Amino acid sequence: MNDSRPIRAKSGTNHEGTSAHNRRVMIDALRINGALSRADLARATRLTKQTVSNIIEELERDGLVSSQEAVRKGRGQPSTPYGLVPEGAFAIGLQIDRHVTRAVAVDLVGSVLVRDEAGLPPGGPFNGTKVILDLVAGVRSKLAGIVQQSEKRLVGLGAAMPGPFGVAGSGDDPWMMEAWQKFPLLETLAAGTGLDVGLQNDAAAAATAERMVGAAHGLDHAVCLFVGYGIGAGLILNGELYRGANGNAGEIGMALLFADGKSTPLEHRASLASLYQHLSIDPADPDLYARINELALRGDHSIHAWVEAAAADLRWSIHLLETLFDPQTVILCGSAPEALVSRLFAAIGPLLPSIAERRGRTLPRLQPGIADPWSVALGAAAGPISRAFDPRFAAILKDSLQS
Amino acid sequence: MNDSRPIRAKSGTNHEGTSAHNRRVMIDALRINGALSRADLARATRLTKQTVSNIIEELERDGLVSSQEAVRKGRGQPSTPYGLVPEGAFAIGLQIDRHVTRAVAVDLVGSVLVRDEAGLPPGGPFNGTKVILDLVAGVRSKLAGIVQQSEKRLVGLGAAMPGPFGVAGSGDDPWMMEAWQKFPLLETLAAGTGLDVGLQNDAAAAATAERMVGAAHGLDHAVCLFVGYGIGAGLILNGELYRGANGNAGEIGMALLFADGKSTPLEHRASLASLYQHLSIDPADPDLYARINELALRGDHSIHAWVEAAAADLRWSIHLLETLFDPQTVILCGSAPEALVSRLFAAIGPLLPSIAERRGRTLPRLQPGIADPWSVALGAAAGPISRAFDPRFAAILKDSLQS
DNA sequence: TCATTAAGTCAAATGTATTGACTTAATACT
DNA sequence: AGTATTAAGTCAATACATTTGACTTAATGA
Repeated sequence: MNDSRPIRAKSGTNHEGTSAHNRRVMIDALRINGALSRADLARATRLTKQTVSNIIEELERDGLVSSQEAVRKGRGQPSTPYGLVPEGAFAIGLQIDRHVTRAVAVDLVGSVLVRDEAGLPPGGPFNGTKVILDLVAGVRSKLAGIVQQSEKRLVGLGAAMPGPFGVAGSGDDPWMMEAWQKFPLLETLAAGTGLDVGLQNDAAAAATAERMVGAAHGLDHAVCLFVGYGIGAGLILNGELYRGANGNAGEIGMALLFADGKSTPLEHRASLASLYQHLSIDPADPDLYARINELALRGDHSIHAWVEAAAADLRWSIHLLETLFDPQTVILCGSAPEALVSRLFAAIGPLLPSIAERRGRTLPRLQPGIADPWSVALGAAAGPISRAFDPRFAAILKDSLQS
Repeated sequence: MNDSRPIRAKSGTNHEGTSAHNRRVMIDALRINGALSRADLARATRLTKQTVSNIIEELERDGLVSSQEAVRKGRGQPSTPYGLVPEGAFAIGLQIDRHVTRAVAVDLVGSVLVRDEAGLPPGGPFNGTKVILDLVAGVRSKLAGIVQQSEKRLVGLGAAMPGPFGVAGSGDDPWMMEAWQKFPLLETLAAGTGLDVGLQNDAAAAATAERMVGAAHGLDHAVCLFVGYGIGAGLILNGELYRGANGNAGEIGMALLFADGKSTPLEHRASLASLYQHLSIDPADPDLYARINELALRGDHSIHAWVEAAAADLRWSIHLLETLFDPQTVILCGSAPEALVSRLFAAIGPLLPSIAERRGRTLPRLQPGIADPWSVALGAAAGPISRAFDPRFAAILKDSLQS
């Protein structure tokens, strides 16, 4: 009798959705092209000059854009370019890794203003929570010391940690599974900071960073192959980060390779974890990166062998990502010793033939990305900035309008 | 001096974009849930009753929805459900395959009203164009004979053929590469029919069909693994078909498997092409499907061996798709003899452990999909319907508003 | 000097969605 | 049987963001 299965539907939109979208489109245009005049913006966005004027005026009042010196270019009234104001918004990014946690504060254009890190005690989230919250609080107060009004312009806290999330059993990496998975991280961080909190995996964070300030800047279709303790792919599809149904899209580390008659996850063959095992190094060693950097620079034989093997696997991975996602470009990024990443990059070429080889290509099939230890924290911070300011379908819908 | 690099920006939107989106949201809600009252629609879409009334009135005038008998359910005025009118819109779908071309006419809800096929002469598109245009014209006129005003309600022609598109060289399938790739198919079809024409690959078409009338109905994240002459994946991501930067996303047939010390494209191991080779059958045989169906039903040993081997490869493919796309479900569909597909489906289980194994799953990880020979043509027809009526980000933007 | 070109503003108009009061029509309670 | 309650749906006025077209401003070029 009770026929009350829930009705599923997408949300509608209204004037505010329109306006929110147009604001985001303006900000996006200024981010991609640099400063533009109202007339340029009107042409590029296909809105009228008047609409652009209204929105720019509003954005200027909000401190997100500011006018620059007028530019004379031929006949007609000189144009007044408007550019993004870096201090218009800030976000905190937080990387939670196995033995360490890092936090950064970035501004609207993705510049890192504050960075700090702390060791994480063993024993999982219950012991680590205080360290993390203290680290965030420290970065936040340092930011407040550098810029005025930073607290009012803080749009959120982005957290990044290795995925996958919410998967039943099967963890052969006990770190992730047992301790953190059941811990209400988002709630704890939200309660402890009072900020809007988002969570993504390392690779997604790296992709978010590449899109804001790296090789994927202004691209609508890019895949970031991220090499860290594990390996994953961050996906920019249709101009937005793609998360999948459960936030686990791109977990290429779990893809199975067949070799020597048995199947092995890519993660066991091409990741820092596999390198540590190959070299019999303790991953908790605090000088880890320095040691590996040195070995890589000096052309150590054992590292060389790993690099060659890993590069072959990455070559296959890149081919696979090109085949399945058809991106404009693939970006190799990571959180790993820099010399190691550049050796890997060099060892990968030439790429396997794929559908990415097409007439009229302009971008390289593979590009180097950000690969310093702070890239994940940066990407974590880029998350809230992107959610708040980038054009996205979801931002138009009534169920996501805040004011 | 001439600083005129083009300015890149996304398009803005306006009232008409808002309205277009809300119309689409209504239609989508009715498609997913069946007939709904204005009040139900208002709650589900978060629009006001008044707005819903206005839009429904307009949709009813346009012949896209119609009222049904009032329903008494407890206190209050009885509600009047509105449902989609199947005859509200039509589209023609066209499959272009190696030796055959098929066309169907479908209505707004995806029912096939007319179907017809024709053999394609060898020699590529120049010889085939007339056959194809005649086939489309025939289906179109049969449709006009069945329903009134069908021409006025025809939203477009969707074509589907094997991918990939626009790839340089490397064709080991000479059929696709040499003949069709350079032929201006879209322009020829548009000129020959006067309709809006779209093009997608077989797998994408299959996914579009599954979303409209199949196992992906109402899902926002689904992957259709399509087995035909080749093999591909059709991707429904965020509720829309994902095409990639060049329309080639999902070409999993080109993914490389390592076996016996060498790498082989999946397509060479798990596709009808590989079966034909395995059985030494001529793919041009007109009774092909019937013969294979018979062999499959009688449990032929040679087919059994192929099924087992292909199933293992599909098992790996499904694991890979789950890993990279994190969909709600994977659907096995195809354009292949039905008995073969069901044997394959049965032989695939049990699936490999993956991130898809999570607490609270409701949908099966793998579901059977549409696998009759008409599925690609159906999906091709579903393309224009979807483009015209489903909620999509692009539909909001000014640069896509027609009227 | 003056026509031309382009940026940007002003004020009124337009198009959708929203608001709040109202009507209609059923069930539930007394 | 009568009345209160609940929910669907309508009406008319309002609010909000974009659009339109005329106008102003400020430069170049002939």
